[in-house]
Formats: sequence, structure tokens, C-alpha cells
Amino acid sequence: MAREIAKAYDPQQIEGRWAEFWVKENLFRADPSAPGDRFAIVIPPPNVTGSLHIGHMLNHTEIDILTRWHRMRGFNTLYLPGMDHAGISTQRVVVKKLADQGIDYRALGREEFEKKVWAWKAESGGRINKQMELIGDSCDWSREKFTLSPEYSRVVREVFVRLYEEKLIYRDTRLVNWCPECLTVLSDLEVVHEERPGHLWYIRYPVAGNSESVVVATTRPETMLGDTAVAVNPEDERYQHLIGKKVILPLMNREIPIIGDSMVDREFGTGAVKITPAHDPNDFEAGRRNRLAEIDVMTDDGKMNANAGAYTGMDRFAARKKIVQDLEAQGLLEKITDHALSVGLCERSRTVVEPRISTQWFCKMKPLAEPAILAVERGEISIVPENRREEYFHWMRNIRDWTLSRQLWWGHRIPAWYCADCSEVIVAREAPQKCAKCGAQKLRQDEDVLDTWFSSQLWPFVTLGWPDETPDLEKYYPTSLLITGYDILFFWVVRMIMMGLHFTGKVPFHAVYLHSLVRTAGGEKMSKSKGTGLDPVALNEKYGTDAMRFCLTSMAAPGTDIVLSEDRLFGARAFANKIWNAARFLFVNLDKFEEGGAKLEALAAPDTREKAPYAFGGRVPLIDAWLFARLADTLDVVKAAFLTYRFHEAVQSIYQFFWNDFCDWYIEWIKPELNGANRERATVAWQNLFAAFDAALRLLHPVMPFLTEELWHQLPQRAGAKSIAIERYPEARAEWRNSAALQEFALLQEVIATVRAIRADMKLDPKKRVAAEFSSGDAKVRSMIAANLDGILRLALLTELAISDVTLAQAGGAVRSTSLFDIRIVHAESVNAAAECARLKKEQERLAKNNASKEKQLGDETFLSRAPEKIVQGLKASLAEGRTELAKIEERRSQLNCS
RNA sequence: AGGCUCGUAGCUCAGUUGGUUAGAGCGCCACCUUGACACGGUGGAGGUCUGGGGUUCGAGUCCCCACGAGCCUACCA
Repeated sequence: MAREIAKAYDPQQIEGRWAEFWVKENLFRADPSAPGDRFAIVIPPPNVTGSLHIGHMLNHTEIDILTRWHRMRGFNTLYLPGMDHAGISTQRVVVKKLADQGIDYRALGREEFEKKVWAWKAESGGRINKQMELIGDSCDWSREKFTLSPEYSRVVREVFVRLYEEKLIYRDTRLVNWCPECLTVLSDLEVVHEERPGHLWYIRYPVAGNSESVVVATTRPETMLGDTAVAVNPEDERYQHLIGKKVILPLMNREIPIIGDSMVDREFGTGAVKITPAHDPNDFEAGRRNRLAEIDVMTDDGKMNANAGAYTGMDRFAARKKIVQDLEAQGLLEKITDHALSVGLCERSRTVVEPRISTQWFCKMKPLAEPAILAVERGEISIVPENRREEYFHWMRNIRDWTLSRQLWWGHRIPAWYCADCSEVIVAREAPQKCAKCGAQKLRQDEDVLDTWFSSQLWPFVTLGWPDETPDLEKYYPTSLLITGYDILFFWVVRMIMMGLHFTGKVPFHAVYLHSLVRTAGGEKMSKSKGTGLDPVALNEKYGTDAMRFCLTSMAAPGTDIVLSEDRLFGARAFANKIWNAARFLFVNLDKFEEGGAKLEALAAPDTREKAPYAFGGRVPLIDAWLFARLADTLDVVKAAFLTYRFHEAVQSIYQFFWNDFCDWYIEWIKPELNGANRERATVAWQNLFAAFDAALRLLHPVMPFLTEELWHQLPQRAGAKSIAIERYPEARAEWRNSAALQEFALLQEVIATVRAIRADMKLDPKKRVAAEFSSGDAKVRSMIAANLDGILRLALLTELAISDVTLAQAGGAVRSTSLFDIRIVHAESVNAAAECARLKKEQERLAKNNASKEKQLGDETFLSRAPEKIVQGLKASLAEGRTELAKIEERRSQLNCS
């Protein structure tokens, strides 16, 4: 039967098919009652704001690699998918979509708007699930969860009520971050800071009742309309006499007191500060300390309100300009200096955040943080990379209360009701019928919703069934590992740890691996809103999903960010193609072999692959022993690397094994055997080739699932088997390890490379076979060469290789030497003496320099007495080799009469 | 303001506890359109590891300073 396989790998032809197959066959369904150690991982739920970006691709690839790897190694594996309703982000997306259609979402009303968002959720969520399917996520779709599903909401209310009852959630009026565009309060984390050039305006406030005045400096003049005091440091002699007096607030003509407060830095500005309790966090504190009035001068959308006198109705920044002008006109503007300041921006809208006084719900964090700090200190949760652990501690030890409520419509409605009659606040799991205090039935539920992270923080246990004691919770909680980007360490990871400990008494996961961010060429974080994001699906179409997975992980060294480059993608695609063609080689030759009448299926049945490598004539051929030894080494490296999240190391080691060892050496070496006249030898070669290729595919499968699945199904012995994804991962077997074979084959490689180098130097016809001589003083080396002569002759393009123990250095012709052996090509034409002399001179200088530095070190008494014996011996051996080589070079030079 | 990370070949990046001749991919040069693969093969050139100082028998690797790049945290008007 002739197999049809395309010459070049075309991922588009096969990926979609397998993606569908994995879903349809339900291959990744978790079974808590099945045997096997747990490997459970919950997805960091993507936001339903649109589609997955390149960062998700990296995240999912890492998760999926480890999941597939564990699954193949026999673990009871769960990869739980799902999505986050992403309150503010999603609401913004839908509001904008509606606005583009000329619809004001507020006019729509809450209920209608929510319907629109649910429709959007269906669309975006569907797209995301399709993307996940296409990038190969091997998750259990039957367990998909959503943070705003009715079941999830029930648990969110439960948690809110419990925390309220424990007095960890409370309602308070304080200064909060307000976004005038999103029209909601924000937590401190949702405010990003940006350094911007600005000014410091010095404004003169006249003292009431005399001719004195106080000059204050401010970066936000418009807030002066809400000033309720001027503060000076009580120790400051310049102002001491004014404390207790009053100033007249310019523009407003209001008298406000001069107070003493030690918060004032005498060195900064003028040493006198205007106090605006309703618009500045410091001033707010000062105001409360000194019982000052709090005057809010702005509206929700950032305009000046009725308290702003003549400026009422103006935009806050327009008001700033006008106020400065007016002050100047009145001669009250003392001076203006440049002043760089960091402004707080809304993470989502990039609007300047306005500090405002507002009544909101808060969560007390200190008591929750303490056990979470302990858990990490005790090592119950490991955080990788190490430096993030320190960030964790720093953050947790300085944690502040969390503003929970949001003035949005999309989210979990706060389960609090207010009595219209007695103002009682009722927090309950279900809507109460009447006021618990006065019995009135006029109850109004809080309009606000919860910060989206309030629900996400419950993700690891709610998705497994908590608060019910489900088999899933029993088996898979705590989960094994969390993989996510370090940018949401504080938003999400720390909160999950706190909530997990608080509500389940257990850590939510045993390890956290925080991966890199994918950045633009300029080093910036990729962002859709800035247009610098990359669409993974488009890239996958161009290069193949496997190549993308491979490329991203090959660059994912822990602790460093990734700058995705086109070059790397080319390389990854080439690798996929290389494997494809290695398989093609196999299939094409298999056809020829099968025409010879062998029953290969029987020889290479699945259970026989474990017995490889097979022997021929009572002995495993060197090439096979060597390949399996290399495979064992590779498996060791891969295992160690995956267990420490060093994806790049694992992937590079696989690459090296497949391309260099398997393709460049193994396949090239065994070519003649496969279809050779000796059927018995050919059969063994095929058995070993199959076993090796089969193992190599399984080795690669977690990284490149599509390609390996496709090729694995084309292997002849796989006809009845379902998927490589549920095959056993190869284990580095003891009998594969073979350091003698590794050493011996390395010698052959060196011999072949040496001949090739001489040939290239001499510019011999690349197709012409020539005769050569080999010499070594080491009998073992000579016999190893003699035993593998056929392969050497073929790969080095030689007609013969005469073996002797006479050094060839002083012989004529083209000689190249190492400390172990000499090789001479027997060639009628003379060597280009000048070129050879130049090459030898360079070698000579290099060796002489190296030897000299080693001699110097070995002559150093302190080195000899302090360095470990192993190092000293190694250096001595290396010097001996260097000297032998140098001697040979010098001999050659004199023999060639080099100057 | 504090903290963190990075600065290694033309480019993009590896380099685990300090140890003998610092690696890979791409690009480059030469040759090879060979029956798995030109998304290929063979051979080769090319870094003294940003700069300075220190610890050490020994430093790309540890410490200090400087310069450059990026990130995070922060209520100095």
C-alpha cells in the first residue's frame, strides 16, 4: 500500500480535524473516581470581552503542555475551562458597541442592557471556546464554568453574607477613586499611575482681618473651591502666629481656618497647604482629624457641581484653566513652576481618576492576609519565579482594605437591602420580604454590583462544587498548580489564596507559576486598545498552531518577558516541517520495505515498542544503542525542566534531539540498512526506527499535539488505537542508558566531521568519494572505527579508510589531527600549502595561548591547594590534550615548511 | 520616592548552585537543486559577556558604583 503524504507540512489541512476530534471523543473528561495521582489545574478564566490574545496563547500552551504531559504519565488529570464575566471591562465593550449604534445604554434601562450583555457574552464566549479548541487546549468541556452563572451567583452571595456576618465586609463613607468616564468607584489596584509633566500653582490666600496672606501651592487648582482649611506645620515659626486665624478663600469668598497639622512638610512648596478633604486622600485624613467640613465640588462625570460657585457646570480641566486666569486677574497667583507628578488613571478608560468622598462597601483585608502570608512562608504554596514571592510578601504585609462595590450594571448585585422607613441595612442570601428591624415592606436593594475579582477569587473551589462536598472537590481540591501572568498576582492570585484558606481551610493550589508577558518589539505590554496586540489565530493560520506553541514556549524562560519575533516563528515552523518529513521518509521507505513482503505490523505492535532497542546478531547496533541513550538523556532533561516550569529548556532539548540526533545522524546512518539485502538486519532496523519514532512523537506530543496526533495515526501499528494524547509518555528506561555508546558514537561523529572539514577546505568535489587514512595510538579507538567503517565511509563520502597506529602528522597531503587521532585524505592534487599554513598558524596560536594559560594556572600553588581535585585533574588532562595537539600542529607546520 | 528585572555574537535570546575552549535559532560567507525535507544538507566566519571597582585560587555567574532599557509599588500638596 503506497502512502500519500504531502511534501511540506500544511497545518491547516490537519489541525481543525484533530481539534474537533478531541472534543467530540471527550478524551479529556476528568473522572474523580478513576485511579491515579491528581493533577488538577483550573484555567485563569478569560474575560468575555472579545477574543483571546497572544498572552492567552502562551498561558494556555503552558497549562496544556503540563496537563497533557501529566495525563500521558498516568495522572488523574483535570483541566477545567471557563470564563470571567469581567464586570467593568465587558460593560465598557458593550456600552461602546451600543454607542456605535447610536444607543445610550442608560436610556435602555438596566434589564434591557443586561440582556444585551448576555447576548454579547454568548458571542464572545463562543468565540473564545472555539479559539481554545483550535489552539489545542485539552480541557474537560463538561465542566466549563462562568463567574456569573446562576449557580456561581448563589455562592457569591453566600460568601458575601458570611464575610459580612464575620464583620469583614462593611459599608463606609470615605475617600475613594472615582472614574468620571466609567462612572464608578475603583479599587486602588485599578488605578494605574503615570508620570506626567504638570505645574505647581502658588496661590495667595488673604488672612481675614489683617493685611497678611498665606501662599499655598497646588497641582490641582480647581479643587480649591472645596477647600475647608489651610494647614501649616505647628513647629513652623513662619506661620505659628497664624494658627487659629482665618483666611478668605479666593474666588469663593469663604472664610476657612488656618490649622496646625504635623503632616505638613515645611520644606515642600511654601510650607502651607490648602486642605480639600473631599478631593485628596491626605486632606481627607487631615479633615477627619480636625473635624473639617467635606465639600464635594464635582459631579459624577467630572464637571464642577453646584458647590463650585461661578464655575458650576464647567468641565474640571476647563475650570482649572479659568480659575488660574481669574486668580491671575485678581493678583492672587504668586507664581507657577513646572512640576512632574504621577497622575492616577483608570486602568480601563485611561481617564484621570478623581478622588471623591463616597459611601461604598469594603472588605477588611488584614485578618484575611495573615494566614495567606503564613501559607506561603511555610511553603504550602510555592511561588515561581522566586522574586515574585518577595513581591507577594511585600504586598500582603502592606495590604489595605478593598473597595468592593461598583456602580455598574454587569456583575453580581450586592445582596444588601435598605429599609425606606428606618434605614436599616439588611444583608441576606435571598431577597428579604420585610425589614428585620421595623417590619416595613418598603425595601430597596443596593443598586451596585461587586468588583469582578470578588467572584474570580472564589474560582478554584466554586468551580469544583463548593460549598457542597462534591467528588470533584474531594479529588481535585486543592488544585495542583496555577499558571497565570504576573500582572494579576495582586488582583487575583493573592485573593484566591486568602479566600481559599478562609472558606475551605486549605490552600487553593500548591504552586503558582507566574509566566512572562508577551511584549511588542518596543518592549511594551501588548494591548488591544493600543492596537499592538497580536491575534493568535491569524498567526496560527500562517505558521501553524504547533509552531506557535513551540515558539512561545521556547522563549518562555521564567522571569523574563517575551518579545515575539518572526524569525523564531519561521524556525518553529521549519521544525514542524522537519518532523513531518522525517515521518515522510519513514513512510516512503516503508512502502519499499513492505513490497519485500515483510509483516511489519506484527513486528512493531504497540507492546513490542517497549522492548526496543532490538538486537541484531546478539547485539544492539551502536547507532540504536546511541539513539536510545540520547532519548533517555532527553527525557531526563525534559522531566526536570517541566517540573520547574523551565519550558524553554524542555522544548530546546526536544528540538535538539529530534533534529540533530534523530534526523541528522540516526536517519542518515540507518538509511542503507532499511532496504538492504539483509532482511533480518532490515527488520531490526525497522523495529528500532519505529520504536524510536513512536517514542519521539510521544515525547513531543504535549508541545505539538496536532502534528504528533496526525503522524501517530499514520504509523502502521496504530490502526486500532484512538489517540496519542492518551498513550503513555515514554519513560527513560534503565537499559536505554548507555554512556559507552554515547562516547563511542561521539567519536564517530568527530571523525566524520573532521573528514568533511578537510574536504570542504580542499574544495573537493562534494560528490566525489576519496580515500583516506586514519591513525590513532589508541587500540580501542582503532577498533571502534573499524567496527563502524561502513557508516563512516558513507557519511564522510570516502572510498576507504585505512587504519594504522603511525602518526600521520608528518605525512604529505591533507592531514587534520586531534589529540586522539589523525586523518589524512589521499588525494592526487597537492595541498594548498599557503592556505593550510595559515589555518595551522591560527590553530597553533589558539592552542599555545590556551596551553599557556592552563600551565600558568597549574603552576599556581594557591590554585593547587584550594581548588577541588576534580578541577585540577580535569585541567591537567585538558592541558595534556592541548599539548599533544599543539605538537602535531607544529610537526605539520615544519613538514609543510611554513614560515 | 522605594523595589524588581534586564543589558552576552549583526538580530532575538539561553547560560541551575562561581570551575577547564561562553551556547542556540535566525542572519551572514562558501559549497551542495543528493530519491524525507531548500521550511533542506555540509563546512565556516563572528561575542571576552554595557563601563568601572571589589571578593575569590578562579567571575558572564557574587558584592558595590556608574550608564542605559523596562516593569511594579507609593497619599508628599
